Amino acid sequence: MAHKPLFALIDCNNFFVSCERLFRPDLQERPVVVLSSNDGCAVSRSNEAKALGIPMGAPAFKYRQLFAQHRVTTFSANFELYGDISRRIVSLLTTVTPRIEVYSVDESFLDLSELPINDYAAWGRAVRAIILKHIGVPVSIGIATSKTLAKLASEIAKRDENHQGAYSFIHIPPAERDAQLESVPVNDIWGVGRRLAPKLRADGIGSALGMARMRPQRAQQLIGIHGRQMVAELNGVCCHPLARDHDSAKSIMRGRTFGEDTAKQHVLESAIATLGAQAAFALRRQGLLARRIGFFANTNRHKPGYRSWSYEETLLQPTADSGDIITRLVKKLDEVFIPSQQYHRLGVYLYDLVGAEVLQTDLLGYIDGHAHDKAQARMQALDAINSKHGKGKLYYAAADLSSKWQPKHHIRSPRYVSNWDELPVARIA
DNA sequence: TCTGGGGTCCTAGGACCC
DNA sequence: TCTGGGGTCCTAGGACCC
Repeated sequence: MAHKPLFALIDCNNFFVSCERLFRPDLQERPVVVLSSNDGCAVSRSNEAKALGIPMGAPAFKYRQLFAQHRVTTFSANFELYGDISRRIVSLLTTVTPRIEVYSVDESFLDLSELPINDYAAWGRAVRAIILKHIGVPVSIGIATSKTLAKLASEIAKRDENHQGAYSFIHIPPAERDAQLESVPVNDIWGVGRRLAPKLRADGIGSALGMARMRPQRAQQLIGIHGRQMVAELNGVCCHPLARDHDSAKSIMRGRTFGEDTAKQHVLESAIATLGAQAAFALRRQGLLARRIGFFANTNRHKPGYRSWSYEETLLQPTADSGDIITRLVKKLDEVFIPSQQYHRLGVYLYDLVGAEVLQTDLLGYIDGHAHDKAQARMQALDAINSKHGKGKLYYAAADLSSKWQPKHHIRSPRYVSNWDELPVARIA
């Protein structure tokens, strides 16, 4: 018999900051901010930093004075560390139930429909305590019959300390449920962003309750099919089942904002070579080939005269060969490069990914099997050397590593758990 | 001076084919 | 000279997510 859908969302609080605090217990209850690459803007803030009025995405240069004034500790993002902590949490959750969807680095959905639980909020608090004890990261847990409501429940759990980190919409009196939904602004609903929120408000919809009571036809008119689904989900009707067995990636992108803007073609070439090699490596690691490749470049979007360009091409023969990808994109850059622009950011895209094992010799003979085998052997050798001697030891000559386009990380914390040279050291006196 | 990076999905127009 | 519709692919861009 099929069980009625039931989800728990496990959402890590201020995840990057919480990871940094694991190794810096002195920073508990202190304002802490993690900055994006180039130390550009705030991507994670402790509650104390939020209380100082530092918004998500706050540009660091505008807040330097505030940081100094309130002795805010800042870190450059350390994604290797966060990825490692994330995997540990997932591994712990898997012992709770194998029916888990890893939604992002700091969020997972669990399918509770087949677990024998009576008091869901109490169950949530218990799971929260286990994660806190074994990993040390505080989480918020929301439980409901749809993912959208589970997300809202976790927000409610986070917002109101009385819930002790877990809130459930199951067996809740309608009046309480409505009051909770009424308290959530429409822009905090999963799927409502900066464009849809004003549209909904103009239609008189200001809260999650307003949206839950919307006519589905009207929601569809305003937002499309997603609108209709959002209304259903807010009423507890599941439209998005647990996604298990993660589908393989549909696209891979590697992009970088330059350390400083540039008008030089060779700098863009070098960025394409480095990012192309990184993207192709990720492709091979996942056992995939790309049928379309491309790149984009843009000027600084915060400066007047902002422009962006993107180019892509479809290949006759799917590839995972770094050299092949880099050569094609650098050639394309040569055709389309516009001098006298101040380039700020560039990225390499790989799309239309197919499993490497499905590559078959094309009937028309486009695919040269021998050449493919040779390219594959070359890439295996490249990856083997880089995995043995360290990332980026062997690279394409076009990737000029000395150049100043490399991003800056002034204040990254040590890679405590992902680099032998940066392990934490305990001294016994 | 200094404002992130990595994804997914959808739309829409034009080319091209039948 | 005037006249079509449906389907798919390609390309570009937008909206949203964390």
